Amino acid sequence: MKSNGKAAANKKQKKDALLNTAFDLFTRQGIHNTTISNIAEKAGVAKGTFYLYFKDKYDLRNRLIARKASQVFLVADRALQETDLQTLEDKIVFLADHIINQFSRDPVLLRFISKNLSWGIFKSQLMIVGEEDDVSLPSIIDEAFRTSKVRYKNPEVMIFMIIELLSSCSYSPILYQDPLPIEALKPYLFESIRSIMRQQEITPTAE
Amino acid sequence: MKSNGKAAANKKQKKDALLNTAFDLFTRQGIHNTTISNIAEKAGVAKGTFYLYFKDKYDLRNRLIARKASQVFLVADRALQETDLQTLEDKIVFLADHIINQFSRDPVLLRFISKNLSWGIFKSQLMIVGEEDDVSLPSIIDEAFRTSKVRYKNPEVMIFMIIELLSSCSYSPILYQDPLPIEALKPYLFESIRSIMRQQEITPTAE
Amino acid sequence: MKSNGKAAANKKQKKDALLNTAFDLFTRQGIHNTTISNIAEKAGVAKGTFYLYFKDKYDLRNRLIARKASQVFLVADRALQETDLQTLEDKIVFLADHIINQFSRDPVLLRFISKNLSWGIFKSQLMIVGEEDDVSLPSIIDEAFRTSKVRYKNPEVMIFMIIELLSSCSYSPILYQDPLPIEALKPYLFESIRSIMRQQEITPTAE
Amino acid sequence: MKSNGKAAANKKQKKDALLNTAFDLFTRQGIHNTTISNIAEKAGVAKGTFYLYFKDKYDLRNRLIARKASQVFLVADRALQETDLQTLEDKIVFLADHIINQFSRDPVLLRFISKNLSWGIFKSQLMIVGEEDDVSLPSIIDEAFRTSKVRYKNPEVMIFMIIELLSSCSYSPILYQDPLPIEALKPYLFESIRSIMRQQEITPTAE
DNA sequence: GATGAATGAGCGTTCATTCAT
DNA sequence: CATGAATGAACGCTCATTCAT
Repeated sequence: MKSNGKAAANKKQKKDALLNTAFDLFTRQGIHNTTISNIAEKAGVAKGTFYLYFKDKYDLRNRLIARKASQVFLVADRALQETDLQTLEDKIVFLADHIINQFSRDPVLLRFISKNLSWGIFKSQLMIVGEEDDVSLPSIIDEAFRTSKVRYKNPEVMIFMIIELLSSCSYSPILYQDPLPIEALKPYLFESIRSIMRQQEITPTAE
Repeated sequence: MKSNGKAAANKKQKKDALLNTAFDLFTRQGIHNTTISNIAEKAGVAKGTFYLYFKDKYDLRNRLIARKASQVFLVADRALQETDLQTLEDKIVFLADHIINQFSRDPVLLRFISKNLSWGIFKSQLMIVGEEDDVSLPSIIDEAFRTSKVRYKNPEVMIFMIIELLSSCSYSPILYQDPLPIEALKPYLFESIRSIMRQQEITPTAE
Repeated sequence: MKSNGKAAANKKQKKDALLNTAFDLFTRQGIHNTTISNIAEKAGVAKGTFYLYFKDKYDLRNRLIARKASQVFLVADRALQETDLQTLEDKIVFLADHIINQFSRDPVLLRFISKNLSWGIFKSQLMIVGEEDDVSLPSIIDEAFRTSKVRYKNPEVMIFMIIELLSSCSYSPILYQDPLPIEALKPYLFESIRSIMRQQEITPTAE
Repeated sequence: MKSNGKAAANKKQKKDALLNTAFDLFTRQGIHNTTISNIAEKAGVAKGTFYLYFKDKYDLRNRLIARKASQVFLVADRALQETDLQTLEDKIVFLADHIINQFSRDPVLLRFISKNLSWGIFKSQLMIVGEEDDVSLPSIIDEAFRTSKVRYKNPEVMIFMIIELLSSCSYSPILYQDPLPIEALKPYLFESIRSIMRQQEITPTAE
């Protein structure tokens, strides 16, 4: 019943080819202008093969969003591990900066994620543990809050606001330098993030 | 070149019927599941007639976004005129609150505008003067900044950040009460808006 | 709102072209081997036009069965009017003979109707009054029983049995002369029909 | 050339699984809505395995019809052996009754056989000797006519007419009780069968 | 201006069949 | 013998767009 290694590797390869090709086409010409024929043809497989791996175009898109979004966070977190930042505020600003930089270098990725990543998808993504990744988003975030000296009233709301601010304010500055280039916006953005976090601090009662 | 009043009124009526019907269908079943036939039929005109007023479905959509978005701002501004708030900070928070309330009462409108209104469309919307409205968005905003005692470094950036924060943080709380209901989020949101504004204040140099 | 005569005639013509072409293809290569493309192409209209007149292939087929089956009965009845047969038994045998002869001359029609006409369809066909025909099946049958001197216990059951016997016993003899040619079968068949009718006679009680 | 018993049993088992599963699916969802994948999957074999046993879906169907139809006759005949009916007329009415009862208890079987069994298939079925059955249809029929005291003009035509009458008149009454329930139809049906037989009797010339 | 019948390219999807393993 | 991943031709159907009326 167990397929041999060769066949399994072949399958994974085909699936990856479809995912990568689809990402390329989705970002270059939009999801609605991309047909399954396009994807299959460019991926070098038959149209029918597409349906062996995905239910339809939107099934593929959802898997793509989850995969790409989690990669961005994991890369930023890996960089964070190399630093010796202490406070959660500094850590989060570092992550924000790193993510913005990733998007600046890869505007296509920004466009794809911004258009598709909603808080709903983000939350469901937070919950699942990646198929083969050793480190998962939930564990990263848990760890960060657990080791923080400062406590926060409502961590989830805090993260929600920061993510929304970050993603909505990055889009136009990175892609169009409008109303100003992202580098010029960063100081304001980071200051706003810090301000959001301070609102949520629990001031320890003096004894 | 000017048609007589009766014919012109007839035309306007047909166009409005198409716009209203399209909004209804777009919000109820999505743009991609709405066909031009659907719109024309429900609007009570022939399919060919659609093309006398709009280039295609997306032309219609863009006009709809502009119309709906500007209405929301104008309604909020009209309410603002009834108050005697003094500072720009208070005025903007009032507008934000009013707009959120409009969206809370009309989630369908929120859904439509959020999914479609980008900073790019907003700016091009800011520029044009409404077809028949006496008061336009640009004049409202100009007026507000002119009468403010406090000066701001970069008003456009400030507005950009506020609008992005507002629209991105309203969506999920209003529609899904997630991660918390909009009323519970409001204090944090308004505080963040004020914080963004204070960042941008130009402190007058003492002489 | 009312279309002019020319356009209406044009529509009827298109619909008829589709029906005739479909009958031709259905009988020559089977329904399941006939595609909508085939029909449209051979009828000289675009594929999309098909869907202006029929929901799908089976919608067309059902209309075709009703039309063809009722034509066979009406033709036979018209011939019956030319005779001066008196008893219902003689009339029904005459109709059976005439219908068999029609099928003998047009085996393709036999094949189509036999494969598709069920008692259910026959009954629903009996009920409806033809779109433009002055004489309808129900009225023919009603008339025949009303003018009969002999009464029958259950006319519907009688007709059911006769129709089933007739259609099932004609098929193979007409198409394949198997187990014997239809002409050789006729005596037995007609005798069986008469026998079925006599079973159902209501013997008037002697006074 | 003969494979060993174990392997042969295994093969037979797979083939039977395919036949049984196909019958189930054909009758439940129609032949045209049943795919080879469906059959193979539900039978617990791989898709490719199907082609080791059958040419295609229609090959399988034909074998199924023959198998099912002959079973019905053989079961009825076995019951007949338990009786001591003397005349062929009584015997044939008994068989007809028994077959109707089988169909009444298993309408799914009726539906399958009625839709698919033609005189052509019946005759070719009559000819072949069942793969493993000791008693075959031809021998049963031969035996019945040989032991009959009454002679018939054309036994094949007689059987043809009886079978056609029986199968065409059973369908709707059993499945839909329309135009009347099968039990109510039986007297008329059996009387018609007897009438058909009497037509065909060869009256011995008195000497 | 207004109509709506006609178009036909193009879509997503299915599935019988093959063949390397 | 048995498998099941891969194929790709072929299907039904949609719908934006045109244009004769």
